[in-house]
Amino acid sequence: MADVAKLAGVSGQTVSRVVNGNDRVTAATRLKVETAMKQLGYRANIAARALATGRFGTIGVVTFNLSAVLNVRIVEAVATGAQARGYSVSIAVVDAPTEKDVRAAVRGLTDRAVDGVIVIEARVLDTPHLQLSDEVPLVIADSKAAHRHPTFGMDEAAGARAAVDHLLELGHATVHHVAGPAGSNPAQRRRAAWQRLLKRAGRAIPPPVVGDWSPRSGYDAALRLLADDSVTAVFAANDQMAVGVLRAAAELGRRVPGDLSVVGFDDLDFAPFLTPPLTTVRQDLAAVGRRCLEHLIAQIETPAGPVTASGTSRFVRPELVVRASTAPPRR
Amino acid sequence: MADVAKLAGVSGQTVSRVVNGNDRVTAATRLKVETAMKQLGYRANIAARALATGRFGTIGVVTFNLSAVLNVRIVEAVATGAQARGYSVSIAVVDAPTEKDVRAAVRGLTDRAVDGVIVIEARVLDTPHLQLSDEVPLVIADSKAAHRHPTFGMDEAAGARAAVDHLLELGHATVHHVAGPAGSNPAQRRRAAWQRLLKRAGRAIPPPVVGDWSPRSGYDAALRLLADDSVTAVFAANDQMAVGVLRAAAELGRRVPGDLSVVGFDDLDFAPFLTPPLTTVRQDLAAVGRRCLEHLIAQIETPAGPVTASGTSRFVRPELVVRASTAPPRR
DNA sequence: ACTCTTCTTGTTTACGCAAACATGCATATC
DNA sequence: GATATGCATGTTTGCGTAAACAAGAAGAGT
Repeated sequence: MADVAKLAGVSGQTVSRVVNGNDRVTAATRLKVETAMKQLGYRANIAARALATGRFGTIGVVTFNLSAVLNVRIVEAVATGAQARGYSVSIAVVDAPTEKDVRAAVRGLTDRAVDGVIVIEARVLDTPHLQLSDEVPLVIADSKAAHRHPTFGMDEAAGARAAVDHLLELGHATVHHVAGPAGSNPAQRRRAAWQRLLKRAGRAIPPPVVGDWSPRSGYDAALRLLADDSVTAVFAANDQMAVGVLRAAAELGRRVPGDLSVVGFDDLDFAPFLTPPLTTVRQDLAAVGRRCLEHLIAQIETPAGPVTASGTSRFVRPELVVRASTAPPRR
Repeated sequence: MADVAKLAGVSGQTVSRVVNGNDRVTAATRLKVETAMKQLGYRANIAARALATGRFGTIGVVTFNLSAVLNVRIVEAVATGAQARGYSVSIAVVDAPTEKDVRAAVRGLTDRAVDGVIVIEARVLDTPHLQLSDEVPLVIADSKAAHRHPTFGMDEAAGARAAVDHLLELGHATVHHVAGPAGSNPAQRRRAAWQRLLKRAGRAIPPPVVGDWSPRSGYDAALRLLADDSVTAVFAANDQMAVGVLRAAAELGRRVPGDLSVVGFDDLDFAPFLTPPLTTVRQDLAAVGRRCLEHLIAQIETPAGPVTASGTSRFVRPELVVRASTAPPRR
């Protein structure tokens, strides 16, 4: 910076002003500085700036298990958006979804110099008003609203309702459920909504089978479920498990959708090309990511601005996509 | 830090020594300092440290399209490994796989304070010895070796060979190919290997159909391919497109594997649960990520150490997993 | 013509840490 | 017992930037 200042014949402070946008610099001096910068290939030192300002231009993202398609979509949306807003993104992958680990990850990130943190799916069910950071704004991407931090997510209940209603309207006596893992908020909420809807409709509530989101667990679950001949409709908590359900049905000689209707959740890109094409609930995770990011940046840039108590939480509505894996039950 | 020093009754420098591991500090003073740190909740300021040392403890990852499962696996391996080694990870998502954009992303990252960069799939085919950064070590995760930077990737040729050999050995007259997009190195190499193998075996080389990795493109490709009744074997460049191929076959009334054998590439977690379970080439992307990371960290920590010219490039061998989507052709 | 504003630019300083150098003390060596 | 050696600790300084304050110049108003 000193070199640039000397070459341009101005003070370092003026260079700083030019670099940081329009303080008040004459067009003439601005030009001088800019040409000097270009000539010297000047690039600001981020560490020095961070030291001087206390801001880092970085957003931290905490996530379990990046390989879950769901999470990746959010991360991608956050990364893209953050870049566009001039922030970089640091990611921390947490092994176990325990409060301790998440807290450690958040701490690692704040140690590490971030202006804000996004936690994808808190999963910590036992702490009603989890406070993960008090030094930096933090938002949570989750479908559970009861966090102390602002939360954005999917309206899982609406998604589950779309799926269950669809199956009931087709005439199925009841709907069986292959649930996601117990520790997951989305899984819990989908399951709870499914159960509530059946009860409200006065239908039998069969015990759900719990999987772990993987195709294999869906397959195993379906093998157990389909031992019962009366099962005509299955709502799987995600598309991956639905794939396993379809496979099990094929092996057991149950025609889909003739003998068995299957609904998934997510609308992954392969869903339309399964055999049969999968009826599923499409969720726009990128929208969730974008909302989290916007909110976080707002909090970062106007510290006292968005007075977001635990109330601020909005949920994106998913949408049922009907394909060929559902039909009225055989009589 | 000053507060800690005062409380512990030592100089700031001694605190610094304690923080940065074992310079030479008496156990007694170390203890004093540590208790003072704990008492005050001291946490080092990364920006200040970076300013003083010129090192950041951060690794940058440049990737196209995070939603490609392939890339995510590498990112995840890098993130996990980096965390374990005390580094944080910054990701930059690049829209278009052009040299300009990649260069900009790398620059953004180095501006941003990283000690090294990993670029996932360079894709820039027109520059034979692409030099992306001269200020910071950079390694590339790609299956093309001709980069100026150290490169780690999959042995695509071996994977393609396993697939094609398998189909030929089953007795198919030739193998059709649904290729990945032209700009992708893995796609190019799989395709080239496929072609080379057919030629070597003296078989007809049908024109490949090019997709974009998506299930839909695989579906479209297969519709075209299967218009020809004589097609008995298809090698799809990834599992997603293979899903589309399976779907098209089902719609056209071609039984798999009776009428048509299909091989994929990747072994995604749903592959065993497709109808029929997909024969595919399993690749261990996490291993690629780990190798990249190790090499990068070695370069960072011993600047003159690994004298990695363009020669250093190692490729992980993929492995054929035979399932139920392949069989000898009907006669 | 004079003061009062307003606007641009310069000067000083602090951000928090670690590198380099300096010091003092204890132990080893003859 | 005097000098040399090594080790633990302290002091000084600089990393590159922006904030806070200061100063000078130009224009507005009376």
